[in-house]
Amino acid sequence: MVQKNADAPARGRPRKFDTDDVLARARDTFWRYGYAGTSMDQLAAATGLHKPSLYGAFGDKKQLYLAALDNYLADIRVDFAEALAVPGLFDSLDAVIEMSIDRFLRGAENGQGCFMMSTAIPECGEDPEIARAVREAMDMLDRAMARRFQKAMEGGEIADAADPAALGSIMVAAHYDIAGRARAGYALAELRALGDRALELVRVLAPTRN
Amino acid sequence: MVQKNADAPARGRPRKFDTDDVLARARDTFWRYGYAGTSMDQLAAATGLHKPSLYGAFGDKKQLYLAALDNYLADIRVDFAEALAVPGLFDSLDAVIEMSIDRFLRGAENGQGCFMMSTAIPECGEDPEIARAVREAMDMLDRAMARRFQKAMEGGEIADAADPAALGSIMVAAHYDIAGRARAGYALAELRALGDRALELVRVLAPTRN
DNA sequence: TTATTTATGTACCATACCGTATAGTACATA
DNA sequence: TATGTACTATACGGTATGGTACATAAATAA
Repeated sequence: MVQKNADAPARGRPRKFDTDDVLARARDTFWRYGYAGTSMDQLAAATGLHKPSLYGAFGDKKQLYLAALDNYLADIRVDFAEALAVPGLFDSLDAVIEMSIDRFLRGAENGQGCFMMSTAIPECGEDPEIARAVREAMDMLDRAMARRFQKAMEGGEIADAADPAALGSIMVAAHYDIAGRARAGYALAELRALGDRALELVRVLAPTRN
Repeated sequence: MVQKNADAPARGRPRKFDTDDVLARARDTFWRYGYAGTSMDQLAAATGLHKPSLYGAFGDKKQLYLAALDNYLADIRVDFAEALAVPGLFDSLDAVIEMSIDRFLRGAENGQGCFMMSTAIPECGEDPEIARAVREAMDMLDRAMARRFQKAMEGGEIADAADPAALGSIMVAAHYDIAGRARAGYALAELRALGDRALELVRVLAPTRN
């Protein structure tokens, strides 16, 4: 993306802004208003840059959005990795739910819900590039979740015959369910109840399955 | 909304278009491009009406959208009611999944995914009226699903101690999961596999729970 | 110094947007 | 026939849109 080789001495006039910072602000703006609902003027105002700087740094609106999406996915990937690295399986799943809900409600009024669901999903109707990015992100979450159950199986935490992918799908489906409801304005307690319900399902199923 | 009292003899020149028909076409256009991504000119072209007629009949863009959302929700409510009316619990749940997937993939290229998720969810960030409509629709689905399990419990199909709401949440979460993936371009077989997985979960849980 | 490179601001362009005004027409009741 | 309503068709108004030209500023390279 943006060439930022630390060793390359930077030829011309240096940037006055930090790319990640700008990206984060742009992401929050898209988050709130959606992709089509966000104008470049809004983005310029939100980032503090002038439009030519935005265009110079990112190309056009869609490329800026894709960069913001990448930024979001990279962030959430880290969050998931951390939560899934928690030792006990159920502590780990609990951390996942907690992290998701926290992310979906972050900033109270601005940027509720899941960035991907709220801004990328609608665009999938007409933009195959965005659709592909969404599928990849979803696949990645599926795999990460299944791996966690696999690990728990290998570690003897759950029955040997358990199906890691099926168990993972409970968590993933709950994740998207909670994401949508967070956007629609459901209260924290309601979201948490949904998460607890999913955890309970896993708890009942994991050791007994076949 | 649109005054269409059948008993009122309709004073002036009658409408040449059918409101539901126009609404369905508008809905499909919103479905494909999203709310913010759809212009009134597109809607006029899609419905065959001229803009003044659209404004005259529906008010403005947002009211037209809300009418289209109502139209969609009414349709899907009927579909759910039919599927949930199928006698056997598991036949009924199977019908629900089948119906959802069919709806999400209907029209191949146009209008993939769930209309509400693809067009209303993004707007929830800034529009409390739409957010409320989404919450109501979600609540309704929750209740309808729980009622079906309740009925199965009372009919002796599943264990008496089962939690209808918890079982329902499996189906509902799977529904939203499938909705998002349909929009992102997952293949029919993949969606069906997710549905089957949810059904299997219910099958394992329903009779054994507590 | 001077040239080169890149970023920054201001102003701007062409187009698209939502919504409406206008002007005439068709169909109903009174 | 008179009147009220809703249609068709076109054009427009004011603004917002995505994107850019242009002059200037700040850094490095020669």
